[in-house]
Amino acid sequence: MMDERKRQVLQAIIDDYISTAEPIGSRTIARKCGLGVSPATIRNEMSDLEALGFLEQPHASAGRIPSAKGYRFYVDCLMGPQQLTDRDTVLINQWFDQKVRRLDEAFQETVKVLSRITRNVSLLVTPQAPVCRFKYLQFLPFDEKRVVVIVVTDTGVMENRLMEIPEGTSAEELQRIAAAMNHRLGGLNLPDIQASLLEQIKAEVMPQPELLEGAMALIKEAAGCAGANDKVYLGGTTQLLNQPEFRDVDKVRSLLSMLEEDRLLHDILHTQDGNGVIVTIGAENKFSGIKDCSVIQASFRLDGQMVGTLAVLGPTRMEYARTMAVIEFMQAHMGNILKKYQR
Amino acid sequence: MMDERKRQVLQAIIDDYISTAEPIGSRTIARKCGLGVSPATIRNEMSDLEALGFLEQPHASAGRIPSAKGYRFYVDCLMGPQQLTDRDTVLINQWFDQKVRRLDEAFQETVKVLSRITRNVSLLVTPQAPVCRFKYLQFLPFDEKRVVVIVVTDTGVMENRLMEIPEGTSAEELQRIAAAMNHRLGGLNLPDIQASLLEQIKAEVMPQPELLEGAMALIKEAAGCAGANDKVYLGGTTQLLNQPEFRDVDKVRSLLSMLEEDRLLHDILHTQDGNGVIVTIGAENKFSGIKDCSVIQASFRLDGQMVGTLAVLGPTRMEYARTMAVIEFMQAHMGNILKKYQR
DNA sequence: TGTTAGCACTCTGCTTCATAGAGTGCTAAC
DNA sequence: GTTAGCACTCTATGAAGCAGAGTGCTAACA
Repeated sequence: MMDERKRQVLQAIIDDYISTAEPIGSRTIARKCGLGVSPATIRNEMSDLEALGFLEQPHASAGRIPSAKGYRFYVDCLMGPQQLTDRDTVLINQWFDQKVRRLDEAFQETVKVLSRITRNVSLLVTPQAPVCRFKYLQFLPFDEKRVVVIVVTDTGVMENRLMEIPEGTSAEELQRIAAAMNHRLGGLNLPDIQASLLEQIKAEVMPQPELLEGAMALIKEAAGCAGANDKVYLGGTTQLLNQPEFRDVDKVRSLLSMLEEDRLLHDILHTQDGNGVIVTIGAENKFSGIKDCSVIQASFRLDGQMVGTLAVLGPTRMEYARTMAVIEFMQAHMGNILKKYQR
Repeated sequence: MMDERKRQVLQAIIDDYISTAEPIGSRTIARKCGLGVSPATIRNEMSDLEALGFLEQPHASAGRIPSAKGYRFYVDCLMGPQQLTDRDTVLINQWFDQKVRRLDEAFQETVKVLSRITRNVSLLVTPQAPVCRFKYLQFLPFDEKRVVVIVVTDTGVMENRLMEIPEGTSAEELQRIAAAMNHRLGGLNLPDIQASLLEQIKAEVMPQPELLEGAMALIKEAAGCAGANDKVYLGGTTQLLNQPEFRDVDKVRSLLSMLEEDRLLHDILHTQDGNGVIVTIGAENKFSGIKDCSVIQASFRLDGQMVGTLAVLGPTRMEYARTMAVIEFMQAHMGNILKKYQR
C-alpha cells in the first residue's frame, strides 16, 4: 500500500513543504518530482496518502501539507542521511576556537552556534545528579581579615570564594580545619556529602563555626551546581521569529514563556544513556505546549560519563536531515571541545 | 505659555496613554482630569500643546498621543516621585535571598527580577576596564599529570583552571615559576599586564613554556572578563511581546536582533560615574534602532567602585515614575546584595 | 486496470465600497 | 475666556464581488 511512487510523492511534498511552508498542490508535484505523470495521477496518490494519514488539508481547496505521521515516516524511512557542508564544520570549529574558555561558556556557545546553524531554537541541559568526587579544600591567604577558599573535585570543577576569617584565627588553625575536612570528605561523591555529615564535622572542629559554615556552603554549592551542572542553556529564541509558523505574536509568546521555565525544558528532553539522535515530532512530545514543534536531541559524554543533552527545537516543518547531521556532529565534537578547553 | 491647566491636561493625557496605549481625545480628558471644563476647551489646550510640540496626532481625526518632547517634559517637570509598593520590595528581597550565589548569578537574577517587575526588557552591563589588581597566582596539586592554577585578585575575582603539567616538572619548579610571576606581576592592574610583560617573564622562566602559556592565558582572562567583567546581561525579552507597540513580529525581530549584540548594548548605556537615574527618551538615544524606545538606567557601586550599570528598556510609552523608582531601589540594593553574597 | 483530460465546485485572499464612529477645527454665541 | 453646535476628515469594519488555486469526479483512453 506504500508503493515506490507514493513514497516519492510523499517525499517530494515534504521536501517542498519544508522549504516553502506553503500547502502544495498536485500540479507542482507533478512538475517537480519527475515521475512523468499528470497532476491527475498525483491527485489520486495524494488522496490515498491523505487517507493513510500522511497528509492533511488545511481546507478543502488548498494543497496538502504533511501530517505528524507523514513527518515520522519521512524521518524513519524516506530521507537519506545528510553530510554537513564544509562551511558548517569550519564555522563550528572557528567559533569554538575563538570563544570557549570555561565549561559553562562552552555550553553557552554551543547553543549559540547550534541555533545559528540550524536556524532554530536550541537547548542544552546538564544532568541533575553529577557524579563527581570531592578531592580537597584549601584556604589561600588573601589579606589580614579574609581568605580564599577553593574546593577541588576530581572532574576539575572548582568553586572558590572570598571569606571573612573569624577574629583571631591563626594560619595553623585554618590548616587544621582544612585537613580535618579533607580527611573526612576526601573521595566522597558530592551528592553524598549530606548536611548530616557536615554537622558531624562541625561538632569535631567546633572553634570556628563561621568559617566552617562558609566552607560547607561552598561544598554544597559545588555538589549542587558546581561549574555547570543541572543547568539549562537556551539559545536562538529569536530564530522563532523568522519562521512563518510564528508570524503570530501570541504563538511566539506562549512558546517563549514556556521556554523560560528551566524545569520544563529539563522534562522535555529525554535524558537517556544511548548515543543516538532522537527525533520527537509534534504531539509525540510530552508537553502540549510544543505539540506543533519537533525536537531533535542527542546526549553527549566526556570520559565515558554522560555530561549533557543538546537539542534543537523548531516547528514540525523542519529540516530534519540537516538538523540531525548537525546534532550528530556537535555531539561527537562536544567531547573533544570540552577535553581541549577545560578538564 | 505652559500654564497650570496645560500642565494638568498634558499630564492627564500622558498618564492615560501610558496605561491604554490608545490615542486620547478631548472628551475623555474633559471627563478624567477633573477641571470642570468642556471638551471644547480641552481641545483648544490640546491644539496649543500640539503646536508647542508636546503632543502629536497619528492622523487627522484621531486623538493625541505624547511626543518625545512631551515625555521629556513629563519626566522632568510633571510626574511626582513614586514609591515602590511593599509587594515589590518584598518580591525583590525574597528573590535574591533564594537565588543568588555567585556574582554573575547575582547579575543574571537582577535582570530577571528587574524585567519582571517593570514588565520590560532589562539589561545590566559591567564596565569595560575593571580596576583590579593581580594579587598572586598559585599552583595546587591535582594528580600526577595535572595541576590547578588559581589567580587571585584584590577584588576577590578568581579564575581557576585545570592544566597539564609538562613531562618531568617538579613541584619545586612549579613553585619557582609561581614565585617569579608573582614577583613580577604582584600589585599590577590587570589591564596593565600586557602581552609584552608576559613575554618578558616567559624569556626569564624559559624551561616550562607550556605551563607558562597556560597561566598567562588565565591571567589575561582574569584581566579581560574575570568573574563577570565586561559582560552584558539581558533579561525579559519576552516582555516585549506583551507591549501593544510590538504587535508586529518584524518590529520585535529587529529590536531583538539588535539586543543580541553585546557591543551595541554596551554603547547604548552611558557608563557614567554619577549616582543619578538617567532617562533617555526616543530619539535621544544614540541608536536609531531604539528611537521608539526609552531607556532608564543607573550605575551602581560596591566599596566605592563602579561595578556596573543596570537599565530598563521599553517603548517610549513607559511607566516612567514607577520604573525609575524600581531602578533606584535596585541601584541602592545591588551593593548590599553583592556584599552579602560575594566579596 | 491504471492513467489522463476536462470540468464543475469550493474555498481563500484581495479589492472595492459603503457605513458607522470617533475626534477635530471652526464659528458664533455666551 | 469658555462653550455649544456643526461640518469635515479619517479610520476601522464588514459586506460583496472577483480572481486564482486546487480538488474530486467522470468519462475516455491505452
